[in-house]
Amino acid sequence: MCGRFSLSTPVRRSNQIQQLPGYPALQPRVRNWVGRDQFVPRYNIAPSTQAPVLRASTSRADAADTLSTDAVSGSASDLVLHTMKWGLVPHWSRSETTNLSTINARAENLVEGGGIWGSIKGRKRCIVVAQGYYEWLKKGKERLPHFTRHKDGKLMLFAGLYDIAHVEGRAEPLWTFTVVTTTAHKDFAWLHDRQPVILTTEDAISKWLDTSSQIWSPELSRLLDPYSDADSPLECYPVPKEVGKVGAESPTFIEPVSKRRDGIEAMFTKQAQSSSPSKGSNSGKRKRELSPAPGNLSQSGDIVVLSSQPTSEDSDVEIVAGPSSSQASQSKPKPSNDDGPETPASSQRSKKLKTTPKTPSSPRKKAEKSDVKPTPKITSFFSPKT
DNA sequence: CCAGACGTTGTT
DNA sequence: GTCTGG
DNA sequence: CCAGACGTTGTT
DNA sequence: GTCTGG
Repeated sequence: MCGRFSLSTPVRRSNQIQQLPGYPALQPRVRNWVGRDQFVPRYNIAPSTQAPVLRASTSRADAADTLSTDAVSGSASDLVLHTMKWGLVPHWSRSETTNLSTINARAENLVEGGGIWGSIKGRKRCIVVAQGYYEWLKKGKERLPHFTRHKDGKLMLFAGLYDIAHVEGRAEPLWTFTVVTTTAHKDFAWLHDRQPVILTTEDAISKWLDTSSQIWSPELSRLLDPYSDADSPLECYPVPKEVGKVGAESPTFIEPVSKRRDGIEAMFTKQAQSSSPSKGSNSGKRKRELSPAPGNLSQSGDIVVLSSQPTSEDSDVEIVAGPSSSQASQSKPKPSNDDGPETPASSQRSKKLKTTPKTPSSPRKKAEKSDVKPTPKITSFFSPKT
């Protein structure tokens, strides 16, 4: 994941986070918003800036909205929505500026063990709340920003780690976080070889946030496989280049860029009739030619959807041309989620990964029989902004 | 034992 | 904090 | 349409 | 001059 994501929906105590339709178990637990500066929509969240993070509540201090106490033992009973700085500074560091690049943490290195993550991964896990994330498609010398989000518009939840450091020159403890990345799903490899770890099920979220054991487990490793949730497809489309400018802000950053031709026309229109109130075709859905191959998907205007069903051997990519098709596809019957898709992860893992004998991707379906009901997908959780 | 590393992406 | 290299 | 680029190397 | 990006 490139270091950029968006949170265009203000997250507030009285808003989405605390009201989790479809996720009743979590709802009463989110009780605090620590920090006050995140109530403004931000479409261009860059490293070193503050961002919203969900973590397990760990101490009495949380109840007092104070940041002064170390989180020591997480219990899964309470969650806190927190503001932290993007770019993890380990608790044993005394300098806020490290040489290390810690905006991301590779899943492979978490699983492997040691290193900088070793002292953190068992104790300080969190979830980063976003509308979606940006990735720059390399096309020759160019870099075209693309935005990836849940197709249904719900907020996206990244697996993350955080830590609290007492650094020089700062009276208050420094809270920072990182976003875990993993191998990109096959259908998104045309864009980039990595993707953030995206959590969608109640089960995954609870497990990831539960740091009560203070210990890493193979179960956690399994949460880090490339994203593939039949019930929460992703979509991806080009967005304006201006998002690449740190500090720039515009709602258009998360909106698809039209085909160049259209964009130019719109520009002409704008130039020619700058005084005219006629607005460009914001909602006007135009037909466009469908790009046949993923190689062409980067063409402006195309929207790629990560579809669910890895049914057959070849393509499980669903290419959607434009919003109208996209909606058509949305209404198609949902596939059953019972068949756990093979995780393509195992073979794609980095060579460094000296995996412990891996369970051959046991389907999750019956993994937790003790659960009363099948793990609900929290698809309605975080509805799109209205 | 102790000093030193520990990380990721390739984005303005 | 925890592991590695010397 | 029009403003702006128009190039290569990069590895102690 | 001519191509590219917006």
